[in-house]
Amino acid sequence: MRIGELAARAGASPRQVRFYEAKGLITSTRGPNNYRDYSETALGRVQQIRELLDAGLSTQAIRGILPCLESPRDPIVFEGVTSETVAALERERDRLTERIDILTRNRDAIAGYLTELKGRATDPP
Amino acid sequence: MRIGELAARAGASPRQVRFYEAKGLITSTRGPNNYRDYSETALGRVQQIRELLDAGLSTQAIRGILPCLESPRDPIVFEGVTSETVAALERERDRLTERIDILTRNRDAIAGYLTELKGRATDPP
DNA sequence: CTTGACCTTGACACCGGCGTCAAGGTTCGA
DNA sequence: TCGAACCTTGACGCCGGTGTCAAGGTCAAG
Repeated sequence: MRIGELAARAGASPRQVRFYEAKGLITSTRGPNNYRDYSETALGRVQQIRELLDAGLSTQAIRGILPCLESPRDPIVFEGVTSETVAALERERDRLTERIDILTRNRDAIAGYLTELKGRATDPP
Repeated sequence: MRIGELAARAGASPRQVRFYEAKGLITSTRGPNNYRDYSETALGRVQQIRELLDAGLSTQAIRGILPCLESPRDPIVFEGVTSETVAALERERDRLTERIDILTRNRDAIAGYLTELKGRATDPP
């Protein structure tokens, strides 16, 4: 798959795709014409990258957790997994949990405010 | 409270505090010497702003949901609340929920990967 | 009164994620 | 064969959130 098709199917721009590749988030092979060629799995990767970027993560953070996001990871990678890697992943997981907690707290605050508003709006008219 | 103390107590830099004020996230009064003077509640505000920024939200998004985050909001503001405002808040709430879902999915993926790793590491030694 | 610590506004610069345009190479159909 | 549509790399610029430094004003302690 070429970059245009990949970008279109992933809902991104070619510029973004090249950017992600430059950051090491995806890879491509090159034909004799020097055109990038992307595998089908790259499509899911780009979609996931878009999701995470929209959710406020940086490319560095995404790069750190990408090994976990391989969909058909029947051949799990054990070879290069050091205790360093595991520790980094655990830190990343905890950072995500913290983020989730903060967002949840604030969303609930909004929701509570909204229900208070509605309660008063319909109570004494 | 002056800007230095506020910044120090909120774990931020004066530069950041001024930036948040310029964006309309906090307010200050001015004495005759033109120094900014912050109320005690501004401290909590700045801490909350820092949290939300670290969680990946923009100052615009934060500005939109700040009305809900007044801690002692016994005198709830009904006056300027149009159906427009309510709709905007509901959209913001839904956007937060979406973000939370994405982050949760990915955190769980990391956690699953980690448990798989640990399972194999301790199973057949 | 002077010194040092704080405040003011303003400017310049950085970084990350991206748009956009330029100058060229490749492919494909009319 | 030639133009359109795609690709390449490279550069410049924008925006949001910050660091930093400059050139001044204010204030309290010595």
